[in-house]
Amino acid sequence: MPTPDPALSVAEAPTFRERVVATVRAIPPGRVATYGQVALMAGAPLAARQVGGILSRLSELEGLPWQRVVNASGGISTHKIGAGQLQEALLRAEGVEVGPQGVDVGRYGWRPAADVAPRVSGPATPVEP
DNA sequence: GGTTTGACTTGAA
DNA sequence: ATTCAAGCCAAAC
Repeated sequence: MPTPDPALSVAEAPTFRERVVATVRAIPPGRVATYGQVALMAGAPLAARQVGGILSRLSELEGLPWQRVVNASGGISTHKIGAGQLQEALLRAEGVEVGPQGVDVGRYGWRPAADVAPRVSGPATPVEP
């Protein structure tokens, strides 16, 4: 079966760490996911912390859209380690508005289901300004 | 091996 | 609204 992504798929990844990476890679540009959401998709619903821990130590962040991961409130958790400015810049470069409180999760939050099966009637993903 | 840690989350004071 | 505490889980020491 066709694996659209060149990278390892979430299901294929044997370790939690790799599943996290695969999940983050699956976040579409211009959208953000929370640590808890990533943890859930990676198979460990309550390991939100570990997600951040893993990303912080990954050296191969190049090519990984780690910037699309924010905390449950939409805040930029990387300010804690000094990468906040960088993350905000990267997000803005994708068209995500970053305010003083972070990003609007309701607006930019990733909805995997919406990507796969957009509803027939009703507003499409209101991501554009 | 066990212990410590953390880019979190949630609920209560 | 803001601050405090406890819980949780995989990786690093």
